[in-house]
Parts: sequence; structure tokens; C-alpha cells
Amino acid sequence: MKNPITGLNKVFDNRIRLGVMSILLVNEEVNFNDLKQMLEVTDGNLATHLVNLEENGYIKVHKGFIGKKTNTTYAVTKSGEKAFTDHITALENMIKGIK
Amino acid sequence: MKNPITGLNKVFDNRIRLGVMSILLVNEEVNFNDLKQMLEVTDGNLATHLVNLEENGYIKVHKGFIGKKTNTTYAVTKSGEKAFTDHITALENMIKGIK
DNA sequence: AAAAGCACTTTGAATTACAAAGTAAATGAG
DNA sequence: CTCATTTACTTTGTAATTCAAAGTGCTTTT
Repeated sequence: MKNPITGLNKVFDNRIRLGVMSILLVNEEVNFNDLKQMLEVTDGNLATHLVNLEENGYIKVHKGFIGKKTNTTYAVTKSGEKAFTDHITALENMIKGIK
Repeated sequence: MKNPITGLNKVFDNRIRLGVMSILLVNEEVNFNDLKQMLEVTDGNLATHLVNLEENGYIKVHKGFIGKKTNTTYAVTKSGEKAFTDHITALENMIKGIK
């Protein structure tokens, strides 16, 4: 049997980052507050994971305005989408017990 | 959209524990050395994750002998199997983007 | 104008992960 | 038989990670 955990992406070991990615895959653009409410995490905690995902090039951040109020939205990048689907594929293969 | 990461099991946030479980789901009984080689981890590292899984009641340990040599095998428990499949189900739902 | 809210950043503490070193028993080489 | 090596761990120490709480700057509400 080959090593089942090769192909698993370390970035997605974390539930919150996993959650962010899954939300962003089905929703084109999501802002900070919506993410925070969907995932039920503290803002500081969410922010650090978002930075992490951005540093990895998996999401892109768009700092815009609604009137004078900042409205920052997050979206997956091509690379992020690939990384995530690759991770899921690796998971599926792992579960199927590739020998 | 409901929180997509509820239902995700913290124990399975870790790749090595995930790997152990997936191996034990498709292989009835696996010994320490085989796990170590399959997962390509150091023995100390593997041992701590196995202890963790055992403490959570997800695997059972059988310390036996082959002749005079110890042969410790690991197997999933009913509870471990359920926890793992529940986790996978939660993952699948998350990916599908349940709203 | 003061208080509160938003979207973060920074800080600090607790937990976790991991490698390396240590241990005890068994096997193998000379 | 003796010494070195292997196996299956345990213990130890450090590095990394996670997270909440506090802080910041701007806006909005009262």
C-alpha cells in the first residue's frame, strides 16, 4: 500500500481554513462578517486563517467600499480551487483505501 | 447557510490520525511497523497519535507475540468506525455546500 | 461629541505536533 | 557467550499552531 496521506494538503488540516474554502467554492464572493457568522468563529481567529490562505495564494482579497464603509470580500483563486479539489481527491482516494 | 464545519471531528484534523484510520478501515489488523512504513512517519510521532486515537476510543490495541517477539496490532473500534464515517459524511456535505 | 460597531492586527497563552533521545526486550553476528 | 542492532515503544524538549482577548483606526449611531 502506498502512503495514503501524501497528497493531503497541510493548509487544509485546519477545520476553519477548510470551512472557508468550502464556502468560497460555492459562493463567488463572501465578506468578512458573513464568513465570521457562517463559521461561528471569533474575528481575530478568522482573520489569521484568512491571512494564511491568502499567503498561500488560495484566496484573493478585495478591499472595497459600500459608501464610506469598508467591505472586504474574499474569493478563491484558481490555484486555491485546484489545491482544494486536489486535497479532496486525495481524501477520497485515502478513504477508498488505495493499495 | 449553516455552519459547514460543525460535524467535523477534531481528532481527524490531523493527517496522521486520518491516515491511521483510513488504513485500519480497510485492513482488519495492522501492526506498528507496517503503519510506520505506510505512513512514513517517525516511530515517536506515530506512537503519540496512536495513543491519542486509543484514548479517544477509536482504535483498540492488541499486544501479542509472534514467538517471543512482541507484535502489537491496531484495529478500529465500532466507535472509531462511526466517528470516522461521520467525519467523512460531514466533509462530503461541506464540500457539496449544504446551504 | 461620545459611545458603539466593524474589520481587522497584535499579543500572549495554551495546546499540539514532532523529532530525537532513551529504554527494555529480542535477535543476529562474530 | 558477548556486543551490536532492531523493534516497539516512552519520555523529553522544542517548534509550530491555534485561538481568544485586547488594541487600533475608521465609521456610524445617538
